[in-house]
Amino acid sequence: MLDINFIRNNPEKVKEAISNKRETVANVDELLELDVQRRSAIHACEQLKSKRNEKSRAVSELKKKGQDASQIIEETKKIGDDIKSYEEKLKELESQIHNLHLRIPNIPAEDVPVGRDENDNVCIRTWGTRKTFDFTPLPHWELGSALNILDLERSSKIAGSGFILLKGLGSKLERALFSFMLDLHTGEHGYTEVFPPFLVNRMSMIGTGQLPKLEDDMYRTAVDDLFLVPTAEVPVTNIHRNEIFSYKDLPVFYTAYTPCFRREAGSYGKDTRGIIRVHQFNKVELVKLVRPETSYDELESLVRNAEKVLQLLGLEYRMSILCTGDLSFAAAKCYDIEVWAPGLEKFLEVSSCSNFEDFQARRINVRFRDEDGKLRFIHTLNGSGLALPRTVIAILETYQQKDGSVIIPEVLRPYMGGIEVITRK
RNA sequence: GGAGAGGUGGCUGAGCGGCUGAAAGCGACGGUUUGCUAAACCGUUGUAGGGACAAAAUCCCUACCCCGGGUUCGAAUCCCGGCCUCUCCGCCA
Repeated sequence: MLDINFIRNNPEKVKEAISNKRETVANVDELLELDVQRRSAIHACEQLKSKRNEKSRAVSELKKKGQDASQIIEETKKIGDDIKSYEEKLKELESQIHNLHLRIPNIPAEDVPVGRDENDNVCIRTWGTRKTFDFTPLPHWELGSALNILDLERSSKIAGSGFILLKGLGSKLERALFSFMLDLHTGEHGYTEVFPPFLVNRMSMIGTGQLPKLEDDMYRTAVDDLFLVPTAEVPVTNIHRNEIFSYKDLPVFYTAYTPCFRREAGSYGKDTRGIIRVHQFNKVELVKLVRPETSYDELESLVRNAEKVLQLLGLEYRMSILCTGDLSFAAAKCYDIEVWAPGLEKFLEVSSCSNFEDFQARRINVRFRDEDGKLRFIHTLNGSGLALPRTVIAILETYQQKDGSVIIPEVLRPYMGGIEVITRK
C-alpha cells in the first residue's frame, strides 16, 4: 500500500511507475477523485458531530439543573439523522477507495531497470563453471524415475498432475536439503527459525499483497475462508501484524520451512514435464523486518545468504535484477537467482529476493519507534533460501554419472546418513 | 461439539448512561538532589483522520476502551452479531 499522501502529491510519478510495472494506471485518477469526495464528506460529517456533541452537553447541563431539555433533544434528533446519512455515504466511499488503494502496486526503486518482461532483466553476477559431460545428461524425471526416488505417475493418481511423490533416498534428500538450509541460515546468517501455520486467514493474504490481486492463484478452504500458504512469506511477515517495535529490537531475521501451494492458474502448458512447476513444493524462506535506512543493504546481504546455499551445494547459478515489467506487485526491487540444470539445458529460478520497502508494512501496520520517539513504518524483505524442487533438479542433473547414479554434494552427506551416491538398485 | 467467564492505554487494574482519552499503581522519558548508583521529589507520557497555515512549530475538530451493527439527545458503560482468550465437560491426533 502506498501512502495516500504520496499519491496525492505525486500522481504523475505514481502513474509512470505503474505503467512501467505494466499495471493499470486508471485506478490512480479514480482513487484521487474519490479521495476528494471523501474528504469533503468527512469534513461535513465531523462538523455535524461537533454540533451534536455541543447540544448533548447542553442537555446534560439542563438535566443537572432539573430543567426541561425536550426542545434541544428534538433538534438534535435531526442532526443525528443527517450524520447517519453522511456516514453511509462515507462508508461507501471508503470501501471503494480501499479497494482501489489495495490494487495499486508498489513503485520500483530508482535503480531498477525499466523493461517489458524477463528478457529485460539484467544479470548482475554469475557463479560456478559450466559442468561438461562425456555423455548426454538426462533430465531429472528420467533420473528420478530410474533411481526410484521420484514417482510422478503415482502422485498424479493421488492428487493430479503437478504434485510430487518422493520415495526412499529422494524423500531423504528433500529432508536433508531443507534441514541443511535452515541450519545454514540459523547457524551462519543470524536468522531465527520459525515454524508457522500452513493455512492463513484473508487478512494475512492481503497484508503481504497476494490478495486481492492473485486470489485465483491460491488454494482456499471454502468453509473457513482460509488459504494454503503460497510461500512462508505470508505467515512469517504477518507474525508482527499490528505491532510496534522499539528501534532497539530491529532488525528481525526469520527463516522458515513450509510447503508452498500454488494453483498456477494461467500457466497451463508451461514447464509441464518433471517437477519444474508444481502445485505443492517445499521451500525455506528468509524474511527480514528492518529500519528503512538499512533495507537496501539488507537486500544485498539477503541475496548473498541465498546464494551461499548454491555455492555450498556447488551448483552453477546466475543472479539478476528484475526489470520494472517483471517486478511483482508488492516489490520495489527484486533479485532472482537461477540455477543451471544441465539435463534441461536451462536456468531455473530458485530464489526471488525482494525489498518491499514500507508497502507491506503499511498493509500489516507494523511500525517502530525510533530514537526520537517517532513512529515510522518498517521495511520488509524476503527471499527464498531456497525453493526445493528446482534445487533437487539441479542436483540430480548436475551430479549425475554415466551409469545413472547421482553423487550427493558433500555438505548434504551428514544429513543423508553419510550416503555419498544414489544408485540404481 | 456442550456449559460458563472475560477482552479497557507499554503493563497491572478501576469505571458499568453525561467534561472519562479514560482513576490509581507500575514502567518509560525529562528535571531536582547526589562523589557514583540507588532512593526520594517534581513534571511529561496514546494513535489515527480532517481542517486552519505556503510550510514547520502550533492550534481547532472528529474518531478510537477487541471488531461490526443497534438503542439513546448522549455509549467504554445497555442490546444483538462476530472474532479471540481462559475454565470445565465431551470427542479426537
